[in-house]
Amino acid sequence: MTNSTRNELSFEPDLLLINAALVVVSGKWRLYIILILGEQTLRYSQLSERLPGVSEKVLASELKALVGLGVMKREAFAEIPPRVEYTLTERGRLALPILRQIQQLGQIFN
Amino acid sequence: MTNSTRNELSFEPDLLLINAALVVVSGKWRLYIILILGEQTLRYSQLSERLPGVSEKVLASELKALVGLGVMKREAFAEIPPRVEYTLTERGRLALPILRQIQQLGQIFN
DNA sequence: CCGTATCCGCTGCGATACTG
DNA sequence: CAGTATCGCAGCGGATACGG
Repeated sequence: MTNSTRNELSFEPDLLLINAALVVVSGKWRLYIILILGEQTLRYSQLSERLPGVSEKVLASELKALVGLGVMKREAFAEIPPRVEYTLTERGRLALPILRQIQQLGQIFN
Repeated sequence: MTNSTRNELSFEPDLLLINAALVVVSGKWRLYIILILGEQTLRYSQLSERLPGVSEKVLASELKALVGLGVMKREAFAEIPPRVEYTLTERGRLALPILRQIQQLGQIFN
């Protein structure tokens, strides 16, 4: 776009962007939870099964946070027994390719 | 590649890879520090200038951690006054494109 | 100039038990 | 089934002062 006065190969990374991204990814389980969900729709219990090692409290609070961040959406059905389904939002699906690349990062530093 | 027996769109993310990646990126400043350095070689004081808000202790310990992780390397020159330079390793440069994409992630969730 | 030494508050993460 | 409630601790990140 505008031909800036920037001199050479140095570009200033935007701290705000970085922090916004880190919020989505950070924490021991957040990224893992998103990748497990992927393009599927899963119930709470299904997520729980596929996330061994994540305690109930942590899973519940992480899911709530991710919903709040607009990564995934939560649908509750007023049935007996109760059913709650989680699905990535459009933003979440948009982010998926990048999130999968973060795994590749792990391969570089294994 | 090999036609696997996997049924549909679900693939299992590798938790170990994810954690290896998160170590490089996590923390309030680690990713920012790497992106600031980029392809340049910078002295400690130059890094410090470009990282307003990062305390000396945190910067020093983060740099040490990043060197330990193999992201960047540290060269100390026995001069007066002392000079220390930081440069990304090959792994670090390899990781750069992905790290920059993480910023893009921030744009999705701004 | 380039760090280390101390001290310390906050919150991320976990175990366990309980509820609509 | 799908979560809260409660308790607890370890470690990150920060302020400040000092050292080779």
